Parts: sequence; C-alpha cells; structure tokens
Amino acid sequence: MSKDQFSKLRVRDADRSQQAILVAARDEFAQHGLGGARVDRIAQRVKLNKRLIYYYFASKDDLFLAVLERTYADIREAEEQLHLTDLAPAQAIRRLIAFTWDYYLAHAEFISLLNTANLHQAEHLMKSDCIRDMNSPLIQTLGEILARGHADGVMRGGVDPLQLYVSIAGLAYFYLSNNHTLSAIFGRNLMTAEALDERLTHMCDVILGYVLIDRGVL
Amino acid sequence: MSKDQFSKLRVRDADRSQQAILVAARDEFAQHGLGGARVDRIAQRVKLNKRLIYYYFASKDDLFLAVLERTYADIREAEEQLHLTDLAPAQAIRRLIAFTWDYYLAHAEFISLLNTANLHQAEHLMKSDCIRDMNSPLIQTLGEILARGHADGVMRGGVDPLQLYVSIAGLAYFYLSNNHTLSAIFGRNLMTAEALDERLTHMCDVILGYVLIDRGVL
DNA sequence: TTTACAATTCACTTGTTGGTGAATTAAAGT
DNA sequence: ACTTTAATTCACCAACAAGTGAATTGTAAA
Repeated sequence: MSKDQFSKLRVRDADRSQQAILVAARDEFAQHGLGGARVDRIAQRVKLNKRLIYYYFASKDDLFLAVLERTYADIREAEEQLHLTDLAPAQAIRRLIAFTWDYYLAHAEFISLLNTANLHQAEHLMKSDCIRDMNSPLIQTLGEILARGHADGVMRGGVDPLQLYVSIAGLAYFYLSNNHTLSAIFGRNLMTAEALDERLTHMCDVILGYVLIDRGVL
Repeated sequence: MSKDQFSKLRVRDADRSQQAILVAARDEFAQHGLGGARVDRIAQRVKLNKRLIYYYFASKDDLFLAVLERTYADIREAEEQLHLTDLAPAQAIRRLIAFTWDYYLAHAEFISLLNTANLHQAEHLMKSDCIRDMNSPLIQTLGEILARGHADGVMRGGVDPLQLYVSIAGLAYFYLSNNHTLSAIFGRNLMTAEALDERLTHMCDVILGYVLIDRGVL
C-alpha cells in the first residue's frame, strides 16, 4: 500500500527526482546566472548524484531550457486564474497590474531567469517547441478589454495591446529587477512595504492615466 | 617628437592599455555576464597579455567594478548634455524619454551590464566609493520640471520624480532588455525601425498621458 | 649613456567544472 | 522467486580558467 501513486515513501522515483532537480536548478540559475551556475552545486542542493542530472537532462544548457519551460508554464497557469473578462474594463486593467506586480514580487527567480535567457539572446527558448505554443492569451484578452473600454467610452482607442502589456510588465519588472542598483545609486531602500505600496499605486496611476479618458481625481 | 602627449605611436602606454582593457572587458562582460566572461578572452580581444589585466585591475571582480564605474560615468556625462531646464515642462519630459530611449538603443551593453550588476545584488557598486557621488542629478531636475509644470497648470501635482524616472527608464529598458524573449514568445520582431518608432511614440503617450492634465488629442 | 622603473611577456600552477563509462541497486512485471 | 529494466551511485578525466612569480624590454629622467 505504500507503492501506489500517492506514496511519497518510494526510495526511487524518477518523476520526483526530475522535479526536485528542476527546482534546485531553477534556484541555482536564478542566483548565479547560466555561466555562474554550477552543476555540482545543483546536485548538492537537491541531494542527488550529479550523474542523475545528466541522466535526465543531458547537459547544463538543456537543463536551463527545461527550467525556462517550467517557469513559463507556471506563470501561464497563474494567468489563467485571472478571469479578466469577468470585470469592468478599468477594473480588469487594475487587476492585471496588481497581478503582474504580485507575481514578480513572489517569484524573484522569474525575473532573474528571464534576464539570463535574454543575455543569451533567448537561444534556449528558440530551440524549444513547446514554448511557442505557450504564447500568452493575455494579449488577446487585453485587446478585448481595451475594445470594450473604448466602446463604453471610458478608454482611448488605438491602443496596441502588446505595447500596453509590455508597459505594464516593464513598469513592474524594471523596478524589481534593478532594485539593487537603483537603491545603491539613489540611496533609498525601494523594497520596504511602504515603497512597494507606493510603486503599485504609481503604476496604476500611470497606466490608467494613460488608458482612461476621464481620470477623475487630479 | 613622437613622444609627446599626442603620440599614438608609443609602444608602451599604460593609460592606453588600461582604457583598451576596459573597453574589451565591457564587451566581454556585456556579452557573457560576469560568470560567463573569460579573462583570457578579454586579453585576446584587447591583444594584450592576460598578466597585464591583473597588473592593472587585480582581479576579475575588480575589473568588473571598473567597467561599471566607467559605464555610469559615461551615461552621466551624456545626461549632462541634456539641458532639460531650458525647455517647457512637457517638452522637457518628452526629451528625457527620447534621450533614455536613444541612449539604451545605442548602448546595449549598458543594459546587459546593469542586469549583471543586479544579478550580483549590486555588491560591486556598493564596494565603490565614487559611485555614490554619481547620484544622478536627473531626479532633482525632474522634480523641478514637474513643479514648474504643475505651477503652470499643465501637469498634475504630487508626482514623485524618482517614481517617474524609474517608470520612464523601465518602459524603455524592459522592451530592449527582454526583446529576445518577447520576440520569441509573441512571434513579432520588436527591433525593426517601425517597431522601435512605435515604441517611442507609445512611451511618450503613456508618460505624458499620465503627467499632463490636458492631453489634447484622444 | 647609464640607470631606474614601469610596461609587458612568458611559463606555469592549482583548483575547478562539465561531462562520462561502468558498476550497483531498487522496483515492477512475470 | 526471478528477471529485466530503470534509477542511482562511484570513480574518474580532460579541458579549462583564474591567478601568479619571475624574467624581459621599452622609456624617461639624471
């Protein structure tokens, strides 16, 4: 009875080992980048023999790709819980901003991994088949929201949903990704609870100030 | 006559060697990150013996810091040519956006180096004395512009200049830094001349749409 | 010219680091 | 129980890659 699919007691478990390796690799790559990551250290983290990493993932680069695929799958899954179309256009945008912010905050490794992927010109992603299908449905949803908002007369027209998506992401991403250099140079801790609140408020002000026709309070 | 300060013919020239090493190191670090950079490769790039790099810069990390200091010095110098206070508030903001965009576009290595610095939690910057004094005067200038714009009745009040600066930088930075992953996932080349123009227009729309009270065309 | 020192080269070491061949052992099917 | 296969361990290598001691050579000052 300890050998069924619910058992966590099995000494040998290919799937469990692979998932554990992915988590350890994700942390290692996020912390040190691709060039700075050490396969031996990943093995230590996951407390499995290094050979097993090569047994399942062939090479350091393939492992990095697997981590990236998993990372994108995770955020896509979270995005699917958003149900933006259930809300009024302005509320939907607000929710998207807050979601983006909260997700980046809760998943600092996401930011670091994307930076590393871009340092290598996304060559890993381009070798991946499954990533292309993971094209975020958010752009289309955002387009519908913008169209609805414009039809309702509350939003400006002619907004490219991709540009807006990139802007929302950028406002959050840059602040968090570059928080160390920004804090160092401006001598201001940007990660206190107050600072984070302020930033979220500011981002909403910027995006809604842009997209809404009547901005109410000024 | 070939030994005066204008001579480029001197075989041995400490300053020329150091500057050349910095340039080669900047490119190597920007291309491969800190962990992926190779000191031997830097020596090859600059066509000088590797020992010389250690003679002048002691270690790979110290060399990286020197590159960072140089990088910040360069952008600060460019910022000083802006003369934002000469312009009307809205025009000044527009110019700051365009400058940021153009600078990042022309200095892709700047983005990559900052990403690497942040991956290492800006520990290099924090060991530097001269960086703290390089606190960008842009924040103060931006504060003055916003105050003037508000006094003129064309801009909203209560805008934190640091938040706005980070937002302008973020809108440009994220697009360019993450262009590879974004292009891969959305299947759209974001670096064509048209796409770049569109982005600059969009960024101006977003920032001015936020900061201006009367946005004119909608 | 000679001297002194800085700039540069050479040869080398030491500790990784990604990767692998082969042995071993647990588990699933028969 | 037995067999087969998959999961895991072990021992190991060759190629780096950061860093260095010491020799060498160009240059400027005396």
